[in-house]
Amino acid sequence: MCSGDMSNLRFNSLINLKLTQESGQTSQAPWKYNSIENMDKFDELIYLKVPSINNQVNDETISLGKLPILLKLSQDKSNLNEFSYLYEFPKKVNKREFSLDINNFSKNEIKIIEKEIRDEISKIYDLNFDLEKFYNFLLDDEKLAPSLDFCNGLRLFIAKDPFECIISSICSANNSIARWTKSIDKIKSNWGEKLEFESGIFYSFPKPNQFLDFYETPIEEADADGHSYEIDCYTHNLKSCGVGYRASYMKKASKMILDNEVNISDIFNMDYDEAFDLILKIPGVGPKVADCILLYGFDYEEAFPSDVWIKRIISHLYFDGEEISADKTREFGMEHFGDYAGYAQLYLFHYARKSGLMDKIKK
DNA sequence: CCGCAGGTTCCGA
DNA sequence: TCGGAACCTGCG
Repeated sequence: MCSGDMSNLRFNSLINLKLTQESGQTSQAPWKYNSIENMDKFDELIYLKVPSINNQVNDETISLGKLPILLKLSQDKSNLNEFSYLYEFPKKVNKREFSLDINNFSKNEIKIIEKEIRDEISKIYDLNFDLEKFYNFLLDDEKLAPSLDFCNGLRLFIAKDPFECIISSICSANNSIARWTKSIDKIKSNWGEKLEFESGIFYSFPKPNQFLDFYETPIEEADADGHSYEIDCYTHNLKSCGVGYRASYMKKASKMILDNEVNISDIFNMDYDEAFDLILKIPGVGPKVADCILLYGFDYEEAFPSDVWIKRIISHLYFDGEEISADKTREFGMEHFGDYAGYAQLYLFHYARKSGLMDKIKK
């Protein structure tokens, strides 16, 4: 369709895009990845607020409120100090023709849209975080320092949407990355808005009110349908997405959010402890998932998500191998790393994975 | 076929 | 307040 002028759309900051995308951060399922020659490319959908849009196909004006936009990021592997990006408008939304190009917008509107895209990328990749300063902190800690050999340019990968992050994080609990990713993909393709771009088809993440209507099991779905087919034909239910017993948690979480028992915009204004206590009330959310949500969904960088691996790593590095509880690990991390806890957790985890430390401390 | 990984919940000391 | 079993699914 159309996209921006490549020469202007560029960031100059230290980041390793591929590393950041693929470091297993549980904020959202990974973006689409294509490697072209020496370039790493990532495609992903974001939503932006825009003014009303003139749909040229049916000659009507649509007020979407938010416009889905496909982002296409690329980075030359040999230069981690910059990356470029393009954006693309959809040609179909839920099978409706949707013709938009850059000429639909005034110069000023384009300026607004491109500014929003920039802000969004900056937020998602935490580009305002001062990595150099963090590296000074890191090098002062002899246990932490070796991680830099494996993590140069690694940044936090902040969720596009806090609700998606909450549901994804619930799904990630007691789960493997592979299964968790598949489940989220199925949820999106089952119920998300279908968006067709020149570069491919994407699905949005469903909204909280949609979750309330989802069937939990194939049986439930078949019952509602009068059992017209074999039971395994019923796939539009959460269990069939492979989420297991987390299905009811997801629905309850959505309900709490809709009922304002958990108010997403309030959380942004809370202090960490208050936000932590509130999020813990959501079923399926324990301390580890709560910290993931706060770190990746709400950018509370003082959170120190403590799973079994971080527990083992901290025990090994800082407690002479003596086994400490997940709770103790979390306390230690927050105490020891302060506002850098989230980054320290990220760097330690990736370092252990890449250095072979994980295999060594596996019980 | 079975064993295992993974965080939260729930149950019973 | 704590330890430990149960939970669901995919992978080896």
